[in-house]
Amino acid sequence: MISEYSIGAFARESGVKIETIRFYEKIGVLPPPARTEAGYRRFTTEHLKRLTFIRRGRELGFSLDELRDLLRLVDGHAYTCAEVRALTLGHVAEISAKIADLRRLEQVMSAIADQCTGRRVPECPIIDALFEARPL
Amino acid sequence: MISEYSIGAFARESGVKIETIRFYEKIGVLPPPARTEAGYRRFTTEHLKRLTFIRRGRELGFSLDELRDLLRLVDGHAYTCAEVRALTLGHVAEISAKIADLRRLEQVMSAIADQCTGRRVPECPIIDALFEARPL
DNA sequence: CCTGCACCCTGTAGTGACTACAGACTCAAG
DNA sequence: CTTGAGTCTGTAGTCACTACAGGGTGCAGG
Repeated sequence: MISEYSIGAFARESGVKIETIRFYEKIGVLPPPARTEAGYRRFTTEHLKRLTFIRRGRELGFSLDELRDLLRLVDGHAYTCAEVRALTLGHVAEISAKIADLRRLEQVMSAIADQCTGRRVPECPIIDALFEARPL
Repeated sequence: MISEYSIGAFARESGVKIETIRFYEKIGVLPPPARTEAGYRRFTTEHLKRLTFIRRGRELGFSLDELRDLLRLVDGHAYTCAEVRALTLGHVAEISAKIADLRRLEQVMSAIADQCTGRRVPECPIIDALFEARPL
């Protein structure tokens, strides 16, 4: 049970790159760790817990700003589950909207590509479609 | 039938913002237009055609780099439809992958939010989920 | 002729979430 | 004592814009 990590060990342990860890510290989502005499960072298991929170949150599509908000709530023990739930559901809505957009896009692109004959210029329907002014 | 536009008129006609038009010129996807004595840009219908191409391409999710490639092909009349089709199908694949990712995300988020009771700390399943180290 | 206003110009900096250096320092092993 | 791996700071790059700041221009009304 190691309880202190150099930044390299911390990176290996957490699966987050060294530069990203320093970046998180710089923007204030990860608290600055203690330093050795030479100025090397010393991370603790507390930092690991917090970084895990951030990494998971990022994987789930939360922005660093949103994670900062969540962490502020957690740090202050001042959140209600309902509060967090609202933030999360707002997210789900965004994700659903993005999916809908991409589905539309996928259909248009596929439809255009399907018209392709493989012949030479100027019968390429993709190029033609791009030159058309009408909206999607 | 107007054939020359100031940047403002061009923006209105194309639906692309003035700053974006200047940006497109700067990065070389839109050729630099002629200038008046005072240095004002004078766009032509050729520019409009090209900007339409770019706008449509962006709407379809092509990056500006990809559009630069497509335009190079179009400018040189050197493309085959198959070439363009390959680029397009590569795109469709990317879009499909993104959709799959988001769908997985949507499910995980919804599942987590559904466990919510609305009670206070420390029973919030969302916060708990974020502190868990296991992958999605 | 003057004033005001809309329009235009360039250049720079900001966004989000990192990533990639450059140049210097430290530490441990051989 | 040297070598190599690890670490430090700070800056700049990515993508596709967007938003200024600080100036110049063009035209109409008074």
